[in-house]
Amino acid sequence: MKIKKDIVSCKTCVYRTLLFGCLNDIEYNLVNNGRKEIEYKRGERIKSEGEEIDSFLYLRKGLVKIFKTGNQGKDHILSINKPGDFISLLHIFSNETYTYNIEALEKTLVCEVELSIINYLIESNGDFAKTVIKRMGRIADEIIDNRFRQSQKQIKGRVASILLFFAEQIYHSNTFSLPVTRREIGELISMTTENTIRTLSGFNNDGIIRMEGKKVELINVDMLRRISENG
Amino acid sequence: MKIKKDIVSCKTCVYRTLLFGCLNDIEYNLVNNGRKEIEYKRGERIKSEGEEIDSFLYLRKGLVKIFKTGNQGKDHILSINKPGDFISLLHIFSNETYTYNIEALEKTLVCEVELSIINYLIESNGDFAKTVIKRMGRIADEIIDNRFRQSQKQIKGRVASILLFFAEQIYHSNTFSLPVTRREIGELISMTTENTIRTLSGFNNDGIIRMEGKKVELINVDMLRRISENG
DNA sequence: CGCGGCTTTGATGTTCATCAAGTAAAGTGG
DNA sequence: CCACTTTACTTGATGAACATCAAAGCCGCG
Repeated sequence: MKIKKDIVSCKTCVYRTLLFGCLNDIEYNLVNNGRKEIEYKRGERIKSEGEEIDSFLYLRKGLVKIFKTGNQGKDHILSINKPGDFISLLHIFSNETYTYNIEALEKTLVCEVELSIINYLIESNGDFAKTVIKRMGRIADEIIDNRFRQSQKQIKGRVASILLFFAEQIYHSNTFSLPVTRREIGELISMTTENTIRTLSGFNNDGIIRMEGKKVELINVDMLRRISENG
Repeated sequence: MKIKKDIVSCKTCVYRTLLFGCLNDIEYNLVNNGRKEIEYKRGERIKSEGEEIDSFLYLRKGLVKIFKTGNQGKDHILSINKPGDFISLLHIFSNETYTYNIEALEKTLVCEVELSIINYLIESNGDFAKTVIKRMGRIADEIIDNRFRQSQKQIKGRVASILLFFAEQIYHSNTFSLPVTRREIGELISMTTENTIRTLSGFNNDGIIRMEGKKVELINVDMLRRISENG
């Protein structure tokens, strides 16, 4: 990791409106002065379970996975997050320490704002408080909904939905390079690596996707969508 | 359902401190005047998916289940809630309509506060906003953590953990009467009714619990805890 | 260049869903 | 209150979905 200097002002940040749109100039400066930009390489750990929560994080560039380590050492990925996401929002106000891990899946730029400043803004700016509450609710809803939908599918549906997730939510293209290993896809859908690979190979053989190493091209998106929705 | 008259003041409510502890007299009166107490019988629907969200709910007495209906008409229970719980807190600020159902498992008293009042308080009282955010975070954490832990267990561990949940969280006793059907236990642990029953019968035959109809007595709590944690 | 992690395929076994069938309990309408 | 219907509960048999174990090729990296 590398702490950046000469960082740009929050005022010109593209993600400003997502959360900080309702701040006045004085409040902006508070945030601006109380923040750091930190760069992480692929594979670097950003936060770990048990680590103290003393800042509010959001993703400026890159891609991260949020995951928990289970009993037998197996990881479960809760979500994959992209620029603009608030990767700590869920429980920084209710917990003293992180209950999950965050790791960079590629070169990633994280913006870290001191928690005390965010807390001050919530207390003093009602609009800001409401914005935070809304976003928190949406994040929680998404995780719960996702896991609910996934739990109703079997492996083909889960793999299909992950492929669509990368194409539609992350890369906005039917051709992309997987940012995760096969094992991580398994951790994302709660299946073993072997069966995840078997399913991907199946899609490949059936001509639904074309796959070589990390490179993936979705050929029959309609079919993928049907598989994702019906089982 | 039955709307109650002659309701007591919020000021004397045992659950006051959970959320409304930081309000002044004027704010109290706002909440007090903008609320209704509604009584539901066992099996009555309190809120349904798609219904408009226009109030903030919390449970005064009784027991409810929060659940979603899946593709093949199968319900999945997200949580069972007890008095003092805020049964709408997760997404009333981020959604226009409910995305889940709430149903009474026994005679239940729900306190309904107009959403506009809660919104006003968040904007005008920073302490209140922080309290709401903290509780929201904790509720989301709990649901996510629970589902994570359950997903790592197989059926015996899941059934054991539900029995411990009722004993420890709801009834504070090793002897209790199940407030749910066998099917609902299945919906709570994402297993079929048949296998849920088989597992309960197994515990009964092994002398870990004593069970007759809805009556349950936990005999070997240590064993249940081990089963819940290790499998 | 050799080691460890990733990927792949095959064979086998376990866990759980599904189907079936019957009993018990709980509502429902005359 | 009783006949009737529905829902809950239970056990057994079978099969499907997935985990696990094993083995081998591949690739990147120190």
